[in-house]
Amino acid sequence: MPKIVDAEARRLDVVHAVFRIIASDGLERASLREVADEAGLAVGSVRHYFASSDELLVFSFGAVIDRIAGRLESAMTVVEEESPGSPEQQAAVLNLLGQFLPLDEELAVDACVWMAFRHAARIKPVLAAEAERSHRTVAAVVGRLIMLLSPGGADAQQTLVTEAERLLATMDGLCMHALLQPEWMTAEMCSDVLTAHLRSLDGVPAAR
Amino acid sequence: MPKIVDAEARRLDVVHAVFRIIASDGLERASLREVADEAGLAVGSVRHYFASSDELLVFSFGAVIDRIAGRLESAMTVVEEESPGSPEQQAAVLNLLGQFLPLDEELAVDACVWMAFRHAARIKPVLAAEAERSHRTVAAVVGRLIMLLSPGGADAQQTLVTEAERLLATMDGLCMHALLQPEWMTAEMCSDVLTAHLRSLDGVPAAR
DNA sequence: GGTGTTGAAGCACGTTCGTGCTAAAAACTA
DNA sequence: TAGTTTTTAGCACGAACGTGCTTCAACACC
Repeated sequence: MPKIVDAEARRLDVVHAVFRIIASDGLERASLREVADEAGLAVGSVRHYFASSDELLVFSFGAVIDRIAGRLESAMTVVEEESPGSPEQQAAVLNLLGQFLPLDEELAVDACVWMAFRHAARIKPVLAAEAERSHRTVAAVVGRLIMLLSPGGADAQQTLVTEAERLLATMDGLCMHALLQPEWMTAEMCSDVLTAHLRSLDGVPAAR
Repeated sequence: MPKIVDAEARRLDVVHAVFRIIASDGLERASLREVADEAGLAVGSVRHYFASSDELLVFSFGAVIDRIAGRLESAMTVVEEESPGSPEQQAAVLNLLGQFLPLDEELAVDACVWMAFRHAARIKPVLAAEAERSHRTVAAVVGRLIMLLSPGGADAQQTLVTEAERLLATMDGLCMHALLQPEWMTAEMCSDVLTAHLRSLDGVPAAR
């Protein structure tokens, strides 16, 4: 039988090469040749694991979604374990939302890749399904968070949806700015904006 | 003398062709050949007006910034003319913020192009200067708006900056979602999120 | 110790890209 | 009408792209 290679691990190696290229040079530079070089393989080898360029990209998109979703999920369980309204829960919420932002090297790479694929999905139909999944997954977590944080409890459904979308939009905007204008949108500014938004969650639905 | 052609108008024609291509096929398809085809010209003709592909892209980026800045500026003067706190001012503010979003065909094209160039600027150094200008220009308008809407008047400088960045992030996130997930982020949802955010502006700084 | 399956490598083909360069065409002046 | 200069068109070159297909090397099993 053939040389034994952990195919799944090798696929992940290639995917990580894709991540590095997207983060440093953009999605359009993630060609088979560049990816093979970055992974230390030949083009034919990459194509042995991924039938086509599209398959590689779709798989990479899925991988980054899984990474982000995993982080969000584990951070969310921490939030749900803390007692509502406690400072510990506040911290857990801030930590959860921080998972969206490029606060360290690993998060930055994932954020870059995530953004690049989502925008590419507007044009490339092969990526559309994963983009849908990405949106649904993240929106579900944010929705649960909003439900948990809403003081009104059984508040109007409409308000909850709106607030979830509002938080989601703010997070994506923050992520964007942190990636594109890092000199303005520092980690401190991100934190300030997040706490301001969370304060606005406490205030508004009650006042309505 | 030669055939008389309004060079500036012709450059704008080419730029509009760039816009259409970016909106429908993405920035990476905005090659000289595609642009020339879309504009109904030969590649040589496009290169007569723009020395290089880079020059064309930088000029197009600048053009879309100017369009957006112009719309924001004129909408901002309306806001400043209305009496503070009046329903007319509220409507003017909503109108101003709506200029960021792809609410009609023209706005959608500009939003697409704007997003594409800003993300491309992370990678392509030639676009960096215009990206800076874009951010400064828009941040200035949003800053003026926040200053106008803040009930505290001479509130803490820090709060104003934070709130400006928060509104900016929310707008960019809304724009992103409206472009990438139009089925979820409808015009109505945009409006709901915007009004919710504006309510949060009234409430929070006063409560602090 | 052969042997055949499989990982790895690479060639070849057709496209597309940016760009330097050369002419043809067009239109206003002399 | 002849000339001059801008506008338009197009060819040619090197580089990079995805992909079909072939070739080489290695290793587990009979």
